[in-house]
Amino acid sequence: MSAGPIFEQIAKNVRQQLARGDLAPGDRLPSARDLAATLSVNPNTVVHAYSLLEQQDVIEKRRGLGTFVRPDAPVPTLKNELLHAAVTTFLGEARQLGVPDSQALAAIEEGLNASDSS
Amino acid sequence: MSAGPIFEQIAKNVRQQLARGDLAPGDRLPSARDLAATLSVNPNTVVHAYSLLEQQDVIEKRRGLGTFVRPDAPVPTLKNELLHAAVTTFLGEARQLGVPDSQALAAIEEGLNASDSS
DNA sequence: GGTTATTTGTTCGTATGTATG
DNA sequence: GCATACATACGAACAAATAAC
Repeated sequence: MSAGPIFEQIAKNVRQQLARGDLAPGDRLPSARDLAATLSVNPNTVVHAYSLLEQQDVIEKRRGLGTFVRPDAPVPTLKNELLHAAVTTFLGEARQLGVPDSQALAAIEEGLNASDSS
Repeated sequence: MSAGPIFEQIAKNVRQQLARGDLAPGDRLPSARDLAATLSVNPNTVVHAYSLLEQQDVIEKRRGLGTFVRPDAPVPTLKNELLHAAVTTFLGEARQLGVPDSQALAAIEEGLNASDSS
């Protein structure tokens, strides 16, 4: 399948953790080496992902201390942005397939029931 | 954004055309040169995409004639498979964000209304 | 206070994959 | 099919900040 470069996936995962509250402004992220070991990738790939997030003003690096979520990170808007992006991607896919909106919605509901516990 | 390599995007687009009936088994695909000109990419990139589809038994190349959709291409199941994949991806994203199912569904409905003509 | 050792980020070079001509 | 340029991923060595002794 391949959902893009590894370093972008790592960066996205950090944003998702922020969005759902597993990570908060001021929190320290795992060191590049530790996270690389956990994910079984090269430390430099994690560094690349962190650099991308730093460039986007989401995190900041402190030499010798670690990497931290910036205190002014726009957490509240993150969840809505990411969810909206996911919706747009899905609807785009459905239309590329020529699937009517009603059928696309039905497919979502079916998918919910398929993995629901209620 | 970047949704992966160009040659994979081209291959995916062909599968989508098959799924929605714009392309049928036996149909001839545009020549690599023509499609490359249309997409403003290198002809070799299109050749690469076609080779990928040929390797996956979706199309076949006929020397001197062009590239054709294989007569035994599994068209009927393609649409459902691709739609199901899109649903799975979206629901996965929503859960990664910690978004409740009800809210995910609401976001889809909202997205539909936002770009609806009815 | 100074030295060492650990933890951390930083930078270099190399190999593979992608896109181009 | 080949040669070139760029992006990605990998590996090893480097420099800065910290804590312990």
